[in-house]
Amino acid sequence: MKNELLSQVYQHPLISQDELNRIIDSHQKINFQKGDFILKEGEVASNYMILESGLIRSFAYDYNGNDITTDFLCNYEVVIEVLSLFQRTPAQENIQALTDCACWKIDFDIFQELYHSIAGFSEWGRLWMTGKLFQSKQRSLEIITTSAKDRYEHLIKEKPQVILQSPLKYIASYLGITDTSFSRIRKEI
Amino acid sequence: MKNELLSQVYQHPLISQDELNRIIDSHQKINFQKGDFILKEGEVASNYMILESGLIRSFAYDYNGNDITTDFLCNYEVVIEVLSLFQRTPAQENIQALTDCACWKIDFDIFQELYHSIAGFSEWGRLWMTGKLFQSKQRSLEIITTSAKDRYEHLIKEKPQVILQSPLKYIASYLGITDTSFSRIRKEI
DNA sequence: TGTATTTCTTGTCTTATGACAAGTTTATTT
DNA sequence: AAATAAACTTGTCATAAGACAAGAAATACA
Repeated sequence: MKNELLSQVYQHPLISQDELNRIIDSHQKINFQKGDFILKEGEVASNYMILESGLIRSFAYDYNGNDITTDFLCNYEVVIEVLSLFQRTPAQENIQALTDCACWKIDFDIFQELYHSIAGFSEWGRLWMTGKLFQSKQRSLEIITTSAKDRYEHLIKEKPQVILQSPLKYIASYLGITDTSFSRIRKEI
Repeated sequence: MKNELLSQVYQHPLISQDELNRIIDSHQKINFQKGDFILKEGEVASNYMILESGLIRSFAYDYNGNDITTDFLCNYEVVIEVLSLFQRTPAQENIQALTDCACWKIDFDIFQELYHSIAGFSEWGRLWMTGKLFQSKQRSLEIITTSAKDRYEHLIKEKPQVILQSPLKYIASYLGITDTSFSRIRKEI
């Protein structure tokens, strides 16, 4: 399972089988229980993880102290607070398990060594960041140009697990509306 | 000027003076006139640039074909369509000069060579992407949690040049509102 | 198993923003 | 400088979403 999962995640034409094995060997199993905090605002991240199973959310607080869900993560996704990990600064976001989760963890210093010794791995990393940046910009565009209802329908298609496994209030804040409005939108559909 | 500008942009503890010089030498001067397209949707980006002077915007089209400004770039910022450049795919965004602009360009293949031969440069690149990703997430959060009026006031503080040099309709779409609503918000202030 | 707490829904009223249309001002072009 | 086009403002009315409050349902807990 570990090999299969991580081989898929780290697939890249410039990474040889040998290098891939080194990368995979650097990951360790770690589990979380529903509700566990994987990273808390203010802590400095010292690793990232590949999510094998379960659902995770990241969230931040707005000016009024409201908890706003910034992302949902599921199968095969990378669980990471990029800013904290790469800048070695206190995290601005919280990361929390919404269900029991199984993950594969890699520590920052080991990652760094691989990143600088395997050209394909740093290419992989850059491509991953590229994808994340694109997603994030798409999200801004979506918030600006579509209604909350449309965004909800889009989320249902993109990540149906979220609808099944997350408390509705977290989905509402992710969509950028109150749970009251969200309840009404759900009634319409 | 070239040295001063690029030294500042590529500042990083792991980049030696020698390496910095190699990086700087790889940039060439390029100018644009007001209105010029620097990159058009569908083209594959083959370089990126550091902006010395002038104002640039990037924009995309929404489902209804409306032109939505996704970003404003000014002094010392990196002008790039990350997805197209690193994934070698057709650009999803347009990049356009809003004023006459002076830039320093670097081609992708030269960048690649530096990226893989100078450890500090790939660190620099990762940090730059990290910052961009953070900015983008902050923007989503801002759109979700604050009013158009607050976002406008924030933009005035962050990038006052934009208010002075960009047509208002581009600012309106960046803020996520119609130019009609934007006009009313401006009247209030 | 019952109690407390959290989550979710519903009602009423308010507010920010949009849609559309008409006008005004400002740029471009020749 | 006239003609045209583009950018911006203003008016009226419609709508999506918020604020607040009360109640219902689900979940946790003791």
